[in-house]
Amino acid sequence: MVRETYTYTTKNNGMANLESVIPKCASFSQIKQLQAYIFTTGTFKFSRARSKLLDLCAIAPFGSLSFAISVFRQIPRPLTNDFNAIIRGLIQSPQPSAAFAWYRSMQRGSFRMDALTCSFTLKACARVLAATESLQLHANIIRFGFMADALLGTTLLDVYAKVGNLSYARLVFDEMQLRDIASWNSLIFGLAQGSQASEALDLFKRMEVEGLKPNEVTVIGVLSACSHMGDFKEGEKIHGFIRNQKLDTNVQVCNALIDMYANCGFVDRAYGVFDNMRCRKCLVTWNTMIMAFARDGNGHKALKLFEQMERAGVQPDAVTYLAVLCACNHAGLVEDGVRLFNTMGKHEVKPNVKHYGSLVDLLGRAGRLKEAYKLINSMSMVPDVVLWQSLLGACRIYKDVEMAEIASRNLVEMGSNNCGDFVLLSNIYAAHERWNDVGRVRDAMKNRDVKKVPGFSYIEVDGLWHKFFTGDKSNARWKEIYSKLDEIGFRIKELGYVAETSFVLHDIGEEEKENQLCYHSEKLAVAFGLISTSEGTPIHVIKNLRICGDCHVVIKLVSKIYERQIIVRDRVRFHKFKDGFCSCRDYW
DNA sequence: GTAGGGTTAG
Repeated sequence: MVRETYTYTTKNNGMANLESVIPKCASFSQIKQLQAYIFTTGTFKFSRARSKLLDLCAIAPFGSLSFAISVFRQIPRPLTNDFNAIIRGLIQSPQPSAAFAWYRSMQRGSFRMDALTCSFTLKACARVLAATESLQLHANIIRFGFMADALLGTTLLDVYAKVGNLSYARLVFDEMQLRDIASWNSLIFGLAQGSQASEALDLFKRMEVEGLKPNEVTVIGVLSACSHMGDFKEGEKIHGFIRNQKLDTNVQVCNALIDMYANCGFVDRAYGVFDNMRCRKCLVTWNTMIMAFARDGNGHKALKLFEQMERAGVQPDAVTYLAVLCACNHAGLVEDGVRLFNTMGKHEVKPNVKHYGSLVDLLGRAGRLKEAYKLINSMSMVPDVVLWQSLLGACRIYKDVEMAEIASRNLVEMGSNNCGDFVLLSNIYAAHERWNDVGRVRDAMKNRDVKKVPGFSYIEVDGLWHKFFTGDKSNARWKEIYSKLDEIGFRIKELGYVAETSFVLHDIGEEEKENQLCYHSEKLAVAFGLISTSEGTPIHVIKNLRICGDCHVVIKLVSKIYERQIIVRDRVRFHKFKDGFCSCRDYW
């Protein structure tokens, strides 16, 4: 065993030497040796060396927060920096909210707080999404007179955005006396991640007006906004800007570009970026591209890329495996999925609940329900809601009442109040004509006040975004849209279409159910696309939930009758409709 | 009590 020791000089420049040696500590044992030295020589009372060592001790890579805290306890009169070191350490710890107690104890003991104290405590708020605490800190920061600090202001607005308080993030941004590029970037990211993607783009445009030069962080943020919105036109413009500014030598920028093109439904363009990168690909690059193929339903390309990645010597991680399992799911590659799942251990990747969920889904869809159930029981962690929902969905396809009841019981026990779960179970009973049970489920739905996330779809035409809810009449051309839908209904019935009313979730009559189906948001968006874009051009629609089964059938027929390619991005994947077929081959 | 702290892809 190698003993790591330092020799310390105790001449008159001993303090300076001590401080220069602190950052060179390369292990916990060296930290401890220094700590012992500081204690025994009485240097402990010199706060600077002490708090530097505390700093080092409280954070990764080889620190020990508990040791740092025990050292802190021995300081007779700790100073601001000693507290700061501990609070900073707590941010990365498994218990970031403990930072609040430390902060309060500083307040109670009338210790002086500085901007760093606030900055670190704010970071802890972001980690645990503490909305109330961030408001309290904001008030303190104003009281202390720290608002002029641009760095602290950026931290504050960033934390507000991360805890979901976008209006306050904006407020802080607007009131900052000094904003620099990081402040703008922070708000752009906040808006992009917080479902205000178009506001993020507006902010980006305002930056140009105000003569600020966006950097690589900025473009990553706006690309992420385009990706969320599926805004291909803006995304392409930003790509042009990136090329002009030569920002495409940054790997993260390239990754964001790949993600943007893929999320807008242009997987070939995504691959174009991937293939022509002038910088070194990293793990995220591979993962993003594999996921892009997976969501596009191109399982074989995804798996080929995975092999290529291994040959390139890049070690897969948990996300890589999620992407390849997802690829197997969307392409129905059951055996490949099982095989890949079993090789995870070889690469030292521990399967998490999402990997199990993916495999359960894969087995379930293939009708291997018993295996799927066995897999769930073999898990060392607690199965999540998604997992049981996958199993329930598979039970619906294979009309397995017994298994469906098991899955539903687990969902109820987990407190799931999802409308779709109840409907699935009721569908399975209905398929077996067990009408009493159907009624029982319906009553349970009424009693439990089940939640339903409203579905919406949107589409861009001539630079304007149009959003549709079910039965929406807010669009200026709603009358034309509805008459187009009538026409569609008439023409598809000629082709033998019959409405699949089991997709309707409400307890209403058959005819009314059919009407509700007719006006699902994705159908409204497609009809609007048909009447407002020129013949033969593709129609891109984005939906917040999974596409409904009836809409899937109808859009297939529409693609044939109207000779249009229709691309629908739903929550899970892309559906590319052409000539009456969908790229998912009805397996999704 | 030199400073340290803010924005970044899947």
